[in-house]
Amino acid sequence: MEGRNHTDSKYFNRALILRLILNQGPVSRLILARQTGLSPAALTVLTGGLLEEGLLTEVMDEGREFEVARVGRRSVPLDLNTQAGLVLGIHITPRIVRLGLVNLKGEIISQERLGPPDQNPAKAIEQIIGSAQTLIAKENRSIIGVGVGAVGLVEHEQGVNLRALSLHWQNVPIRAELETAFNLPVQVDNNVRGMVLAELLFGHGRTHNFKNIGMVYIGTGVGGGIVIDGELYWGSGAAAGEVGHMIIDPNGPACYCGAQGCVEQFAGEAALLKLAQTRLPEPVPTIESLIEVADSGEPIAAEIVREGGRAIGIAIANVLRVLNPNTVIIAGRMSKSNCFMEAVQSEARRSNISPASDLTVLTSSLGDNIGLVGAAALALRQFLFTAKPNQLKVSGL
Amino acid sequence: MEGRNHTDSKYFNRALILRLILNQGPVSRLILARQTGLSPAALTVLTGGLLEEGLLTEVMDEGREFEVARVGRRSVPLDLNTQAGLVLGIHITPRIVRLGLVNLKGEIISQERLGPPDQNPAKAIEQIIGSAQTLIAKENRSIIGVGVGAVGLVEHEQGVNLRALSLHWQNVPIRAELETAFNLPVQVDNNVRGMVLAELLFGHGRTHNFKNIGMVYIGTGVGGGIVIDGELYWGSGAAAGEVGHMIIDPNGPACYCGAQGCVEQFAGEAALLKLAQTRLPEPVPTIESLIEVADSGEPIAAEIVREGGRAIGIAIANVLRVLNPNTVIIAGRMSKSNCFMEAVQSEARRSNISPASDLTVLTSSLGDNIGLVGAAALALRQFLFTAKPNQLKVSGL
DNA sequence: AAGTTTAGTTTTTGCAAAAAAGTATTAGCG
DNA sequence: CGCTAATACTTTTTTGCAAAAACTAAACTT
Repeated sequence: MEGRNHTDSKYFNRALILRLILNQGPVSRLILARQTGLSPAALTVLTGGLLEEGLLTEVMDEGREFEVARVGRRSVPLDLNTQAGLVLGIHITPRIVRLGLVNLKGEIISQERLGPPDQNPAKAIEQIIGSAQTLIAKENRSIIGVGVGAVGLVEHEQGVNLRALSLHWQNVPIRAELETAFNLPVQVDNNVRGMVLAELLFGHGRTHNFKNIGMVYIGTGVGGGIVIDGELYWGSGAAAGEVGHMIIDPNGPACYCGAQGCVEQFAGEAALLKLAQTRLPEPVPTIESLIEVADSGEPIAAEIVREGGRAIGIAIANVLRVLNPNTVIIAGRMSKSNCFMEAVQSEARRSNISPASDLTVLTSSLGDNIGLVGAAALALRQFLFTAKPNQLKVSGL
Repeated sequence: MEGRNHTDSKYFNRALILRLILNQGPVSRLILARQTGLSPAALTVLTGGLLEEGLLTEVMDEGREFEVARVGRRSVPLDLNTQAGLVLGIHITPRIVRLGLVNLKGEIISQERLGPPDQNPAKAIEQIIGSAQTLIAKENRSIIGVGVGAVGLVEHEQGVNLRALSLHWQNVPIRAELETAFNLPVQVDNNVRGMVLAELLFGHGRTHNFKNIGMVYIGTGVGGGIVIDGELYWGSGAAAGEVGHMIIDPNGPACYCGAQGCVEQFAGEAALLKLAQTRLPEPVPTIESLIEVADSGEPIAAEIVREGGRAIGIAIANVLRVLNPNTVIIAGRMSKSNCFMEAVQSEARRSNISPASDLTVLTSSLGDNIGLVGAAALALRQFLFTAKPNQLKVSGL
């Protein structure tokens, strides 16, 4: 069942237009027509539908600095309608759960933090649902969907967290439970996959129009996510993008995944803190303090951080060999360390197998919010780019 | 310029039908309609066009064993028309150049072997063109396109061999030269990319309907190619799939690419022969003899081959982490060694990051012909799956 | 005020797939 | 032997969407 017909084209063009509007802020129909190669008439029809659905608004700005044309009828810039409805984003990590309401442009409207999730998954989800409901009630706006980014191995089609060792979770049907609770469409995926989607739609991908992005997130462990040709990549299983378990030294330390010498064993926060405990005379209690000491020039701490950076650099070099993205984005607290990022950069560029100039290594543009915006992005993607028209009128609660 | 219209849908459906027919041998219109989700009427129209173009034939077989229905009007199975025209495939490696004429089903009709290509690229290409013209003249059939698979870094859109260290070539505009010589559409790409395409269309991909395939070719060096979602993957540069330069040991031997510990330094034929020379009491002159000695149980040779296999296994494990294909295919002479393949398999499956059952490691189904069929496949892909209708009537020479 | 430029809409046309209705060919059955 | 049912198409009509062309709207120029 994969033949294409008119309707498929229409949905495709609809998604294309929404994405162009998202990327470029307010744009006129004629500009969109030129960019898509569609006729102006087609744009009248397509944007007409989107306006009726409530996804777009006509911006009648008085300033109009963005306009180029100096004569002729004034263009009517179109923009995503931030009044349209909000998405609930839920980011689940071992240390914190964050909930937030996010608009169509990926802007956080309100948010809430919870402590570590309960080891009993049913209980944890119940607590999350409770907090989400108060958050929604407080804001009192229409909610159109829910996105969840969770650590661990997540099967995104069913929305099941197959295994999250750090949470002691296994086969948790997150999507099913939340769909029952909220009666809204729910998207569940790995948290880093959400993050790379957020960077694609609302971060570096938006500002630089990157289409192939690799993402590495350094938390307690190391996770990854991949965007190929402007779309999330899942591969054949749930493990695509698991950069943290790339083997970079066959004689390295054993990893809980069964292999030896995984990146995570060299560059995860847990590994770095352990090194700091054994090598430094005065122990540093947190990652933030390790970074501070290292970046201030203390040689032993700096070397620890650099070792981690080099491990990530090798992982990136290997991703380059396989996928050849033009952009790699690093997120997590380690990405704030100059020392670390310099080591990443220089190691990633050591080989000339492809010109080093082809690679851009960046830190996340969304900062601490990337997990939350990423979770929301999973839902927004469904809405803006794959859903059939007219689903927006569904209202939550 | 990326909006879609009717014509795009039509071309897409056309390519889809061709691919289904290629995969399943003779098939009736109704079966195709069910598989694509298109209406029977649409299939009458689309296959009508393909019949008129000469790409398909109606098979009126008397045997008809394949038929399921027992009553009703008999189906009219459609198949690719092997009489339609041939493609010229050219496989260029440091040791040998192979030319062949290949039909729409990927079957070699006639072929020719040449010695190592001249180090002067212009001269080498001139010789290749000469041999090709005699081959074509001998067969005396219509030629519809040319496909070239060449070692090294190849930019496929322009058809330029950017760098082939083993040939001492740099920036060789293969496509331009051949298009002038033959006045036919020419496709040029890395040879291993051609191979994985051949496996997709005519090998394991065809028989098992695999859509995500990683390929590793072990020659003097180690090359790779990737198919994602039923299509070749190129990434942002020309280096996607360069598994041979994946770093698996940061303290390993230096590689000419600038990095240390590349797979190629552990598993390429050159590396293995060098090891054999230093470690074995009696030197083995060729890879074939090394394999024979190793597989016959000689412990030192077996360990050498196994070390190479483990390096490839780690590379595959790392590709699994990044791309999660369900299939990895190994080609080249080393793939004939049990010893080697066992080491590959066990090393690739050591981690439980994704279930080992999800991974299939196979040896190439096209054997020694994979390079030649791969080169031809590059041209056939263009013809069958991306070209606009009616180009087939172009006739060569 | 007339002309020009740019933006967007309306109307008509063209194209491709879906739907519906019809034709062709076969087996089974009385 | 003719009837019915089943299967595999083909033909005709309808529907849906984008392209083309013609038109309206709103600005500036002279």
